Amino acid sequence: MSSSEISELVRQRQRKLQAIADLGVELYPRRWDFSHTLPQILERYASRTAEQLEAEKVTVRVAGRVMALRPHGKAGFAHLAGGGVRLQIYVRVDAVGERDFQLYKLLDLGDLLGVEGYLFRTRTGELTVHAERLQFLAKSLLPLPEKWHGLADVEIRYRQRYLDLMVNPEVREVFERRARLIRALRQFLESEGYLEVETPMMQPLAGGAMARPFVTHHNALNIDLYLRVAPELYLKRLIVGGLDRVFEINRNFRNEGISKQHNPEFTMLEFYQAYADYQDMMRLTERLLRHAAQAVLGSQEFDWCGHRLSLAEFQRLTMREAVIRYWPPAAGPAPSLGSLTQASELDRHIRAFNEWAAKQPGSPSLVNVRSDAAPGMKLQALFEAVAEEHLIQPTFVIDFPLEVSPLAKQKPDDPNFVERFELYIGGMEIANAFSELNDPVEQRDRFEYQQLLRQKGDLSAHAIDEDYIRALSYGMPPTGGEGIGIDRLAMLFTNSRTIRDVILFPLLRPEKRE
RNA sequence: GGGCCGGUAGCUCAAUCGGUAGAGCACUGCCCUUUUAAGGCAGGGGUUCUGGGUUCGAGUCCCAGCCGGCUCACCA
Repeated sequence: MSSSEISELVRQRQRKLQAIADLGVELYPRRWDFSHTLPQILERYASRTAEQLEAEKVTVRVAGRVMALRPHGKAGFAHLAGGGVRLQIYVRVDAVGERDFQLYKLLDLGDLLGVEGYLFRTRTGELTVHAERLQFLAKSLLPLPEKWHGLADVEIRYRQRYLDLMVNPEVREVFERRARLIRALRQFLESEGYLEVETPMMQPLAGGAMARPFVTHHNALNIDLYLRVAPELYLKRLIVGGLDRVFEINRNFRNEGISKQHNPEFTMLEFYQAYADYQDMMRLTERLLRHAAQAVLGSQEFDWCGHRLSLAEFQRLTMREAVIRYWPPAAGPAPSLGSLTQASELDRHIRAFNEWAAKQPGSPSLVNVRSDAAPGMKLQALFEAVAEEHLIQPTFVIDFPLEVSPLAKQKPDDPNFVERFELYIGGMEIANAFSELNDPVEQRDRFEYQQLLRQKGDLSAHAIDEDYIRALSYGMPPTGGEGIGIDRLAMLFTNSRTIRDVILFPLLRPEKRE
């Protein structure tokens, strides 16, 4: 920053910083030996009466960021913020001395301050520290956003999350809840005998999901590596190795669009359980989510974006049933179960739906799928356009088409479908799970089919992973596996309408600076 | 990447049909020893996102660009 760019407000604060130095005060001291955090003060003393406090004369040392200043001649008040709460201090010249009172008068909103004094209640009853000593801790050279509208500009909120956290208290609560959620998931899985592991984020092949990867380069080995799109294939290698229950909570990276439900890097919980199938995983998921909701919210029910969601019941629908149930009557007669497996019938349904959707106000989702795509892909595309947004209460969508599920085991009675489910809550896909395919010969066929799609230009088609086939060839037990999108779950538990509100630093285009 | 909407003081927002850029908070000075959106008096602060254009005159109209939001495409 050149001096000509420094605003008058900053210059004023620099002058005050110099004035503080002129008082003989250290500007950036090393430490402050506090006796209580601000939340501890409130916890322990909020219930004390004025008389009790006067009798006890509790001496405390606290610290916080100055968020309000109300000087009154030779005395004054301030509010310190810290730990998500505020505590008032009262400073009077005859209690702190001339030098510390001069310091008080030089404070700006945003400065960091330590205070030693005793607790009392003001005339209006507010628990307050009667200061006997002030310790300047750091200067805020830049002015804070406004005190009661807070910071509303979403771009600044995401780019300068530190400001957002300072002035918008509910933001802190969101990330505290997110942390409680992850802790609850971890606790639950550990109590079920799962081992937490970490697998590569940089992979020579980007496998385990149908998604476009980021590419990076390792100089010493002179090889390109992919940032992982999923840990799946590594976790199942561990199942082969005899780690019968494993989980990982970590970042995935997908080089695709950004939306209210998508950030290029996002946190995924994946877990695998030997000797289990997708039905077991459904039951486990219900228990896991109820446990998490109880731990984070203290309830199975919560509000989310105008809906009252309940984890008491998890509906089960096949993908085809979901299409039929949510088919808009105005688009013509609903498809039949049988018609949703035949390419020509599917094309007819897609045309009918798109014609209907194009006439709707706004711009509703259209089914967008290549005309030469496999029937299973068309069914999935139709499902997403027709049904997804209606799946507000928890719903397991089961029986996915074979063609879109290269790593899942076929249903014994219908080889066109696999033992797979996705869990939808709030119209969002929250979880994806299946009975893991463990036949190495069949797995090779599936990979080869994906290779065909890739050659036809589908950049998200799955790559062939020879070592994974080798691992399966040593024998993998029947296994249930699942991935849960932590960010989306955090959205549900924090009543957030965009994924950016539950990611501290969501990806934005970099700021242009001269 | 497409469509729609937006960008004005540090922050939150106004500005009529194209006619002198405003308010609240924040800030500066003075007064004030229990206030809390403290109060009283007096002040300062603007490249209206950037660059072009139209016009006697542009925050306002036109074009291009930058950044963001919503949405579609893509995807979880």
